[in-house]
Amino acid sequence: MHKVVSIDKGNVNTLRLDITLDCGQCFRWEKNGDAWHGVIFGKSVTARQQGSNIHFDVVCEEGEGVSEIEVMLDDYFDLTTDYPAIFNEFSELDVLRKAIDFAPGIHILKQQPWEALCSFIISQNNNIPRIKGIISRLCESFGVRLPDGSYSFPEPGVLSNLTPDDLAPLRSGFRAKYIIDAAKRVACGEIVLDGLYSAPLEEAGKALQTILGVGPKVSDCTLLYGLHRLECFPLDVWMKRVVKELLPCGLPKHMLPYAGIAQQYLFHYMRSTYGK
DNA sequence: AGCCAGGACAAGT
DNA sequence: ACTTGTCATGGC
Repeated sequence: MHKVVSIDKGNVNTLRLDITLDCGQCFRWEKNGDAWHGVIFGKSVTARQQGSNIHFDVVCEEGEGVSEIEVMLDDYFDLTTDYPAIFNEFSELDVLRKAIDFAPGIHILKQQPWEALCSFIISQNNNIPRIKGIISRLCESFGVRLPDGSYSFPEPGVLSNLTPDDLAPLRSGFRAKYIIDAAKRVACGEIVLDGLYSAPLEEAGKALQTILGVGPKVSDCTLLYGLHRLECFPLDVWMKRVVKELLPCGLPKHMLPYAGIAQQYLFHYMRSTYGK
């Protein structure tokens, strides 16, 4: 049987769900009224924020304790990183300060590595609404149905035996064969995603890029959003615009350890203001 | 109709 | 080492 664990987090300091969950780093959270709903680590989560307080309802197994769920949430929403200290360093750069002031409250989520890899394979040469649709159909078709009727993200082992024809209902186009190759390589143990938390960054990137359809950008996104490698600075069409128009000299050296956070703020800023 | 979307890849210089 | 066409799909 299952139960619903309710958790109130009183001081989430910099985190703002409305921006964090809708700034292009994740694709499965949806907002209904004042409630965000998503599935993380195979659990259905509903979150409501009022100021610096967030109320979570998490659907759990009967034997699970509140403390481990709390650890999961702290981890996923990156509530232990000192964002104000990082903003303070960033603020010396004019554009970066503008980007942070424009939409403060973005945290870099710690998504599961496989979900991040698969999601950003689907993201290539694609737009965000359609990415969300494809991922939604992927989960409904091949994920596990949860007690509340939502679906988990399908495990690589489930996808590894499929063919592109099996994935046709997703309408993911040429990316179907990429998804399957990634699933095969992870499922058979050739690529150990959990090993990439501590592997040298360059080595981790090379390993990921042996997967069909994974180049530098998808690799960087996987490392940043799935393995919390904050040094990664994914360069997509929007970030190329940012670098060309707003950041011609790149980031100062002392910001490079958190380049990924800067990237997310600049990405959201550019996407929200471009041509407006 | 043509272009673009959180790119990658192969083939061609 | 750089440039170009191609790859599905859908919204504008």
